[in-house]
Amino acid sequence: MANSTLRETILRTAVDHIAEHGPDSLSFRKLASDAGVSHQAPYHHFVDRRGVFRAIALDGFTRLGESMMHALSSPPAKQAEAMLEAYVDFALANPGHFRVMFRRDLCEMEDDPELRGFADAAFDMLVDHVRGSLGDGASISEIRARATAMWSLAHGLAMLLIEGPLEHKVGPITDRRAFIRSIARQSGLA
Amino acid sequence: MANSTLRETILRTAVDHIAEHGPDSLSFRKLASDAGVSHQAPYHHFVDRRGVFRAIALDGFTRLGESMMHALSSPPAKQAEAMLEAYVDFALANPGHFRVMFRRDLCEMEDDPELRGFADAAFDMLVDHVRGSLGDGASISEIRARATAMWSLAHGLAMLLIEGPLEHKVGPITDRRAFIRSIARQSGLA
DNA sequence: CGACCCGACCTGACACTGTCAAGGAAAAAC
DNA sequence: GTTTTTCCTTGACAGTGTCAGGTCGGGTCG
Repeated sequence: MANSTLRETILRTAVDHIAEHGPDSLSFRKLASDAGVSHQAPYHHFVDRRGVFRAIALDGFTRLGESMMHALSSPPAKQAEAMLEAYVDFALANPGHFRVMFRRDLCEMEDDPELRGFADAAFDMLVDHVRGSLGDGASISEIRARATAMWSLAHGLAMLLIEGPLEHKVGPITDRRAFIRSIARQSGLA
Repeated sequence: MANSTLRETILRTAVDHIAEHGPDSLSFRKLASDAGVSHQAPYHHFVDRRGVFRAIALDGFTRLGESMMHALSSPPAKQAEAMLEAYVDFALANPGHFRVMFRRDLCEMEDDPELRGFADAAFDMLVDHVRGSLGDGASISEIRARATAMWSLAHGLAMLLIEGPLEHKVGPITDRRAFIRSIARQSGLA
């Protein structure tokens, strides 16, 4: 534990725990004792237990935004698929973050402009893609519907994969890229 | 509280709490005291705190299965849309159940054949629909991909609606039926 | 009838949780 | 050199899930 800062150490171990056991069993005190400090030390870096979740969500949305921005630079023909893949890949690579980001009881966006800003940024990547792919003739409601459909598809797929039920039903997924491509093709969104 | 049984009372108030405040802050003890019994009384009806979640999930999957079975009796042309709508409607009408059903840290299916059975039953409705809609020429992998796509779309939409981010981004949804139809049309799934 | 059991509940205790309060050491600012 | 600020400490509190051990009424059975 030649740690950088206590804050980072705690965030890292918290994310690891959430990825393995979910957010509910996360103990603020255990986090502290695992880091070798007193049970009150973390309070200096996070106002609350929920402050940890907020920090994790913030980190998650920035990373997700970066991934989707990267996907936005794919050739137009493959952009939709790249978008979908970026979203799902992020979720599978960072389940600890992903679980927290979309749980309103853990981090509420309503009264948190900063968090909402980062979340909006990621969503706007999707809207940008849709606008480009539909062309100038598309109406706003059409763009919004398509963006929502893509978001829902990606989000549902990621969620079902992380929480397990999908893989349990269709069997283990060996080639994720091919799997996502087949889903995208079936859904008509890519 | 001219209660039917303590078990039902507890399940009902638990679901209500989860729908409002999420599953994490659910207190076994408070559940008991709210029902006017000692803090150990619920243990006679549920082995664990998680036993409550298990019971909720079981109830949820049976109800979801019934809703989807009902949707399966729609005319073929409208079946896919009805399926999607049934799923989303169920989630919005029973957020307390829905939140629990797909959280592996609250109720794990792996070593619970009964729970898995009810979950499988609901999914099989979807597969039945897809098989019927694609016709006899469809390959198994094609059926599976389409069913997965539909499930993901419905699940993601439900999740995003329940947890809030979607409505926050596209504004309040006045006509849910029309909204779902526009999503379904944008994805080629209905 | 009495003995017995069993389901439904209670009281008591345990370790553990998040959080308020107060302090302390050491570095930084003035 | 004194004050302030940063980072961490110990101590206490109510609230939590759960193990262990009652109590008490209603049924079964000899």
